[in-house]
Amino acid sequence: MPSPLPREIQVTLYARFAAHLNDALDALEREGQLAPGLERQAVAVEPPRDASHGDLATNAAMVLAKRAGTNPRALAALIAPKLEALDSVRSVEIAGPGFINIRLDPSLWTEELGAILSGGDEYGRSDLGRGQRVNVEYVSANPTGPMHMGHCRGAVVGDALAALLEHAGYQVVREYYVNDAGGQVDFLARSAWLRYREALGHDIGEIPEGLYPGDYLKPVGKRLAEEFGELYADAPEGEWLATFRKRSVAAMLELIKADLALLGIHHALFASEAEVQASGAVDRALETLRGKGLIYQGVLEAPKGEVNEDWEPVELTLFRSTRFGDDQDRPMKKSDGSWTYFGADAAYHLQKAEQADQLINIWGADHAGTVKRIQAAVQALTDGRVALDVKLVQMVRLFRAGEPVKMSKRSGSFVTLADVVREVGKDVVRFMMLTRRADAPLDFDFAKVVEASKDNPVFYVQYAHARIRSLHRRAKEAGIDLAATADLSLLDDEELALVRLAAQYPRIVEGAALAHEPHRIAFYLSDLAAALHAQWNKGNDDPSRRFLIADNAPLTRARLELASAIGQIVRNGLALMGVAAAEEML
RNA sequence: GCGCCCGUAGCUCAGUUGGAUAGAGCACGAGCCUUCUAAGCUUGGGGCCGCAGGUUCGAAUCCUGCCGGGCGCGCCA
Repeated sequence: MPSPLPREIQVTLYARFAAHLNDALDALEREGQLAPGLERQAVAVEPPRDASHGDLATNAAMVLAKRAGTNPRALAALIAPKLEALDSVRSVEIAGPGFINIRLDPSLWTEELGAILSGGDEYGRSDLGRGQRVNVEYVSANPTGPMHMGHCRGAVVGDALAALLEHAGYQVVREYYVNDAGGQVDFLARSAWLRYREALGHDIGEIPEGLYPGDYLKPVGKRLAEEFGELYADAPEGEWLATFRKRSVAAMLELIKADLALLGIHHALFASEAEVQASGAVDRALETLRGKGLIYQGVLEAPKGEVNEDWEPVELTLFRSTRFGDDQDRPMKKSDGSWTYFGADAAYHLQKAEQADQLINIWGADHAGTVKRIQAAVQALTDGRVALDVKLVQMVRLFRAGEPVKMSKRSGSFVTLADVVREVGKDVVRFMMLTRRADAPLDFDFAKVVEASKDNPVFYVQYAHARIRSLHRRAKEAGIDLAATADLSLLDDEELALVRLAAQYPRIVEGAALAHEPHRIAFYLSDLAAALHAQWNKGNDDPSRRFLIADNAPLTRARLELASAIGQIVRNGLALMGVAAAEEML
């Protein structure tokens, strides 16, 4: 995927006022009213939580007062007049412990409405990341079968996060780590070998315990039969294992890529664990660590808690991860001299870190225990230059009309991702996966997610967009000329409150990108949809408040511009989530 | 035993990285359809933000210690 071209970034209203505030503080410094050089890092210009407090609020006086040697309200009294002098400011008041509340001229909000419309799909884009390179590694399911629902959430969270970061001005690489070096791949190869014999007409009986019984290996066996004929049908394992591993992993990756495509997910890079090992990268990582005095031969203590009869003290090649906050040093090499998973993973992360300023991994919550060691390795290998954030994604609990869906791994009867996408659609799956914080468990009920009601956030947001679209269709039918310039000054305070909410979108995107929390977009869109529905319903009680007033074209034009802007934000937010906006509800 | 995550309304969860009187949906009570799709909206009750300390102008948010739940815990992946 080509890196995004540099674009014109719109300066948000909040950023403009942050700049005004800075000017005001500079002026106070020049006038000798404020000690120069005070740290302004924590100064913020934000929308106040309570709309009755005004359009904007700043905590500047409270943050700076102490070090300025004064009290917050006194400092606020110095700052306020400077802000009040601005043309676009209608009034300024000092409130509570020292908040400075700013009321803006309504024209600023109508201008912002215009900015949303002219910004279009680009509204909300920022240069927060300043082109920093971020590697997002997600999915990385073992290549031993098709994707099931256990993989789904991390896939969507990772993909949405990648999109979010791109939108916030980062250069993003979407990467998949293929665990093709471990023992599970041998089991895959043996399973494929049986299917190969089956395809040749041999009787294979039941698939033995421990191998992969799924039907998805039958086509793989067939292809192997076509390629090799009887060549390996009765050959010892040593002759075919390596070849069959390669062939079957490749086939499984094709399956997985097809599943991911159903969700609209396309990784730019597929890194192979086997290749990492074969390339000598693990040796290099080990030597780098050794050079830093972080490698030694040693014996680990027996694990506490559950007693393991088989435990014997063994000397291993260990990495001093305890230096970086881990609770135990971790083996890079097994006692037989081969690499541990961790050893290869450390090298793999070094490889990623050489191409990035920041690493993000999306992992299942069951891997929580391994986060510290890999962060320790990244820190040690990059001398702290590259940060690694590991987002842990909790389970999805599947329900069908309130009843838990049972899954049995042994019989291979797991719920596949493809089945779910086929049943409820890509957009529903993607949206639902982002309706919780990643580290909180998520319930997914097949009945609820397609329900047409406000309990269902997907529907609720889509319905708001569909209503907006229907307005434009209706207006055309009513013969209202929407091409004419709208006079936005016709919008009243309640309508501008909608703009105010919409104008927060860029801040939401930046906040979500910084926190690596794509679910914030989903919650924001629900709020925005609620505001739209509420405004819409005012027209039920009072027809003069409807968006569409057949005999008042100028007012209708203004209100439809407003609706368009809300629709634009909904579309932009949904796009970040990888969800298409509905034109109408069917 | 140790580590990580979590604890907010009866239930399911948000909470803008430390801000003002803690929010939403469900459920419960009371209302709004000859409609711009009521597939929606308005309104009421409901809170020791697990407990106890600490940090400061200010804590659901940060720190410490408890209590409770989940996940994990030598060479597996």
